[in-house]
Amino acid sequence: MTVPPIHLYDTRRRAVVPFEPVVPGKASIYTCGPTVYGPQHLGNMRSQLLPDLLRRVLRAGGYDVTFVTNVTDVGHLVSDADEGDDKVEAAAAETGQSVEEITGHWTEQWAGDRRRLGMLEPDRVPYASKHVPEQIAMIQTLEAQGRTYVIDDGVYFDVSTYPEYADFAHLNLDDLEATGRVENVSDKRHPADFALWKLSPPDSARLQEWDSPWGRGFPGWHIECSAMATKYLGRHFDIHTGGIDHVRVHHTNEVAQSECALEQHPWVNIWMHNEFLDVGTEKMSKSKGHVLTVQTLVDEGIDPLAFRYFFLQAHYRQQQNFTIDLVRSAGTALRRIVHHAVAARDAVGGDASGADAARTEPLRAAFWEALADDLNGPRALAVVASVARDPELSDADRWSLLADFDQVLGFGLADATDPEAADDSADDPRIAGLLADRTAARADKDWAEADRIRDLLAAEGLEIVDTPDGPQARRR
RNA sequence: GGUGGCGUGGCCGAGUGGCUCAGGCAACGGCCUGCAAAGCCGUCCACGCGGGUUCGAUUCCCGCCGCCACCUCCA
Repeated sequence: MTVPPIHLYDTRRRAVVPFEPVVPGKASIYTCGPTVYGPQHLGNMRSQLLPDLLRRVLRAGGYDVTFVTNVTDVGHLVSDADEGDDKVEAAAAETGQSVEEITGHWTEQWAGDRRRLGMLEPDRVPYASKHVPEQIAMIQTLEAQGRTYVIDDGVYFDVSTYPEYADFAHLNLDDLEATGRVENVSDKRHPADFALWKLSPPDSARLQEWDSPWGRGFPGWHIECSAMATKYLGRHFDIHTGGIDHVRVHHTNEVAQSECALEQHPWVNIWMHNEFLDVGTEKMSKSKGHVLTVQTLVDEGIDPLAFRYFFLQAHYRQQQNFTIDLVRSAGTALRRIVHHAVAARDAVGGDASGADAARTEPLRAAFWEALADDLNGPRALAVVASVARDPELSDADRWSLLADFDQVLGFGLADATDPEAADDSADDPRIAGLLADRTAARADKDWAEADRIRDLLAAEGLEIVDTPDGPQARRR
């Protein structure tokens, strides 16, 4: 096995720890998925790229990986102060569409963008709205344990029944109370108490609501992840990931309710959180209006995989500066790597058996060591860059390494076409004619005419590359 | 107010108590070219400020300055 023992940073322990699977040979991962009331932006996608990278590294390391990520299509309130509208319902009211139209549309946007970024399909994508009974069952367990109380607007988890509540995120509950920044809008006993089940207002029906032992209503936001993760990954699983913003509230609450209901500690062995993308002075988030999506990149003429490369250029636990130009730079780097990879691949007909282990193995080791060390993408990419053009390597060496690395890079190198090669532009008779005219002009040393034709095509966005076999054209 | 983090060459961004101290993008020079473009080769060698520890600190400690995030729906 070329992948050394994998070490990952665990938010709970605040340390890089060895990955030790609950079940030998297997790895289970849960990631908080999208709330489908609006577009998933590039910041959201960073939170999806982390588990994609993680599962690829674990898989390369020989683990049988199960990856589950949910779709939140109900119950995510606008405010955690337990007031305000459900986000999905608010979107439905605003657009006049049905709940199904809203959630279906944005779920598809999310899934499509995942694919465009070269991510592997999840093994399971459970929907919150389809798991209400499981959520109710978990709440009932907590109720039987005496950890809940009911007030006018819902069923709440009483954090005082779980002394370890503050440990996960290293919170200071007294301080939380003292600052008064958590509004006490309801009759909650403690500001940190959170809703498990929300009761529908007596006088107004919701678009999505269910009967429950406590009355008609809908599940609180946090309980869904606990219920679905447990259902599909078991009462004790390996890794839970999400954006760093979830540490304080969402994941703290997930841990509290899960460890209590399941009587299992730890419920999850390793918690991994990606830092945010930094878009100028404000982070990118739906509520701030910076909605940059994969489609934004495509509209800019950028290959979505450039964003994948961009993601790997910074460590996931580091805030990453984001600008379109930086992604474009990443795209340039990616294009050069693909160019070399394809050249090597085609030179050996995809057969890397002629590789010289003495040359390749140190590089292979460097690549996998970087990733096994808490998914150090930048270091891995440095190896990729040198492999791509190291003149000491044969084509077989190069392809042997890059084909191997692509398990994690996900650039599709096995099927990629050379980005520097001609495209089908010259199939157009007019363009083919112009190229022929230019070749003739050059033969006559009529440089003015040759350049005129080149400028003409350039104005149409076509780039001419002169090769020993004649001119080639491609769109820029 | 509380908590966590960051400040590295034009831009991004790894990393390390000393060893030619990543990598990418850009720029510049060269090769190639009629000139270009694309590609290749090369150059560019930095660690916010002030103290301290040390034979030696960008890397450890203290202080300061600046920036960001979370604590509220947020990836």
